[in-house]
Amino acid sequence: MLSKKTKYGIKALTYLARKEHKEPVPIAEISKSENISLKFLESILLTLRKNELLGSKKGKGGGYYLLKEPSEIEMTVVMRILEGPISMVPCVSLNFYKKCADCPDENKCAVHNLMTELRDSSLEIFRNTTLADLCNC
Amino acid sequence: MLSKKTKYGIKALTYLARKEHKEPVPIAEISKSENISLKFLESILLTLRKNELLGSKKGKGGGYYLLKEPSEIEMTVVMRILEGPISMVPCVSLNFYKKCADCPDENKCAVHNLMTELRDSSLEIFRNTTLADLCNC
DNA sequence: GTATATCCTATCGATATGGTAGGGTATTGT
DNA sequence: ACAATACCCTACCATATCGATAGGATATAC
Repeated sequence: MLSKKTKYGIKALTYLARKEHKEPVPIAEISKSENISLKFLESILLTLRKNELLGSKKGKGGGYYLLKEPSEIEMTVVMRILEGPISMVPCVSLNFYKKCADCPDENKCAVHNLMTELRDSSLEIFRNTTLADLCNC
Repeated sequence: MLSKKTKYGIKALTYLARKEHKEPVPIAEISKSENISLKFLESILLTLRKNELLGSKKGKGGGYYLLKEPSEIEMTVVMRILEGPISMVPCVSLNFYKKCADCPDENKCAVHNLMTELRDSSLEIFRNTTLADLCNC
């Protein structure tokens, strides 16, 4: 299951991407428009900022804004920040690899091989989809 | 993340599929061979039986066995029984559909469209992979 | 009837999730 | 200067799920 954190994060990012101008957008505006709990959204945007996807400006007229062009933001990056590993098992993960305790030989493991295939296809989708693509909906 | 339930379930199924003969295999044998907690595996095989993937025989010489040929068991079926929906959000699910409360228009929802694409690619993999394929590892 | 093995229910600790609360800090407009 | 704005951070909590365990009931082979 996709966490609401990721869901809301993507929605917020597309909201920002749809804005023409580059002026900061306050959290409350996104929260109202996308029906997201203000405080929860606050924490999500914070992690996006810490991972250098968003910039922020304090004080009156402040808010959040994208640091890159929407077409330059791959969904692989977004997913890894918000949702974690792309793959469904650690023994298949590229960025979060961890060996299975119970499995003697990965190459002969049915689960491992099935999940590798799945990861590859997911990865291809996320790599070929940018924030700009998601805005044309 | 893939649940251990699903992971163990797939491992157990491939174990059964690798057996030439069609005689019942006791839980304990699978449990030892695949390093799976006996009682946990017990509950997993039970749900696989209730969903008509496995047959069982009680008493001495009893155990579990496949009801179909490995080449006739699609991974879509296995995944839906053990892991639930293939898609990562209910609003995209074919078999477990549920509308999002917050989303006014699915067709204009970035998350919805991204996840639809993801579901389709996952589905294609699971549909084109049978238990027989997983045994050749 | 006894050993074997499935079947079923209940429980439990650990962890993650989604959300809330409250205040601190920095910046801005006036 | 100062109050308003809006980000920043920590802590907490209710709920749900997960992985696992325990104990016994039921059916079968011999």
